[in-house]
Amino acid sequence: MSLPVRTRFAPSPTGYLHVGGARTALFNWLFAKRHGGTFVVRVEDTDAARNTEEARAAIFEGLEWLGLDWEDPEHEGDCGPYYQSQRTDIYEEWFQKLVTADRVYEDEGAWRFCFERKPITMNDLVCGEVVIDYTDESNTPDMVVRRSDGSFVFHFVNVVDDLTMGITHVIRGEDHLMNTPKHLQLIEALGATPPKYAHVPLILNGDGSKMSKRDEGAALGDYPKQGFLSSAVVNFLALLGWSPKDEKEIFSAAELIGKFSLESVNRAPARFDPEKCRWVNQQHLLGLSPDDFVASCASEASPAMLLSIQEKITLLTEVPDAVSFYLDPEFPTDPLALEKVKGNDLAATLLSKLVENFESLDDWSQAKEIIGTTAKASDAKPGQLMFPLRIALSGKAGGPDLGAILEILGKAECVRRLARFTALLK
RNA sequence: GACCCGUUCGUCUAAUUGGUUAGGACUCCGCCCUUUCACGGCGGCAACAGGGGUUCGAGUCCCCUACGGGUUGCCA
Repeated sequence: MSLPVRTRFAPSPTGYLHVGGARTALFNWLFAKRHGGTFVVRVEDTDAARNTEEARAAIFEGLEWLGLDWEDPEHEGDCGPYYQSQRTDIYEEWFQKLVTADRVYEDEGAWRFCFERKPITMNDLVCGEVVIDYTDESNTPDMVVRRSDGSFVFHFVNVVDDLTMGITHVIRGEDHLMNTPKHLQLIEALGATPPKYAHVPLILNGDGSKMSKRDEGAALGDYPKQGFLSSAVVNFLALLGWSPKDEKEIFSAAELIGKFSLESVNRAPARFDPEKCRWVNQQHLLGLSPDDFVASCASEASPAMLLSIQEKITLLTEVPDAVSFYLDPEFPTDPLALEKVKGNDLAATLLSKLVENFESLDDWSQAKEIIGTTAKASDAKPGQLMFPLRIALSGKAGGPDLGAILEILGKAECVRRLARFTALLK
């Protein structure tokens, strides 16, 4: 029988979590969960120069925000340490195996691993069978596995870690495809069984260029700041380079786990589309329960106010602006919208009649009906009154449903705002 | 340069073992619903990189070219 699935994400601390790395982590997590396995995170911090506390924190904060869970000392893992900088004893021990097997030799103080000169075949779960020929030494010189200062290089520690941590599936970026035969050779020399490999395509900018730190959408830490829901980002990232192969597009993490498979991962790199990412976010916002939506807004505004804008916003960052007119008695009026109403005599008369009708209204729940009857009494369409009324009450051309605004503001405040607006019209 | 991977609407993508009017989604544009704003519904614009084969028949298989990406470190 096959071993319990263990996948891993092995970032190096660079100060931020790249969206491509986040997606790689997500695929590893989805695959592990799909097969009832475990997702391991280990930090490749052998390059001491950029290994800072904040750099490490950025990784874990990002993964946590996405809602992933992983194995480490705090999460019942016993394959630690999970930092390469703390595993030198292990590396030393495994390095001796290469020495014993006579597969390394000294070269100017460093140690090189000598490749077997033969074609190496890999069966990638995404790319299929790929053969790299190691016969020609000039293309594939023996690689350094231990530097002259005694430290070990990436290829060696990466392989030893995967082996000792019991990793069964290595899912990583396509930039590692050409590293795989090197790793396979190392594993063979160590007398171990290699994990299965899956190389997923990279994420590019909208124009096809490589995504770097400053590009839009590159840093995962920016998403919460920009008002994205983590569930939406998970959903969007999963759809970048992978397809559930049906018409549905909006998924919860649990649904993704149920559908994920490496066979459906694409080979071609995907381009990042901020527009669609926002649409996915809007869909997730729409799908939130009232309580969850209110909680996500993290706003001073009342639940009724917030709920009135749930289907009007795309990003959470729009919330303060969308509800500000409720809270600010002296809210600003959009000049453009005001201009549209200003030259309109009909609007002015309708509004003044509406004020009278509002004032004599005992049952405020009838307010919305009154709009229609007021307009009709003057032979006008209700729409001709509703737009000016919207400007009068909110200062904006768009916003929540008028009925909701009327109800939330209440009679006195509506009448007051109407009077204020009439003054503005002059 | 060498080696590797890739190429379907502008973007994300679907297309049972070769037989489709090449499907869906985002964006944009119409229409409908709505006495307002949205949501929603319906419809439209828009793609098999190019060229050769194989085949009765190719987006699907093979080759070449072009373009894109990756790798070629005592970085990870």
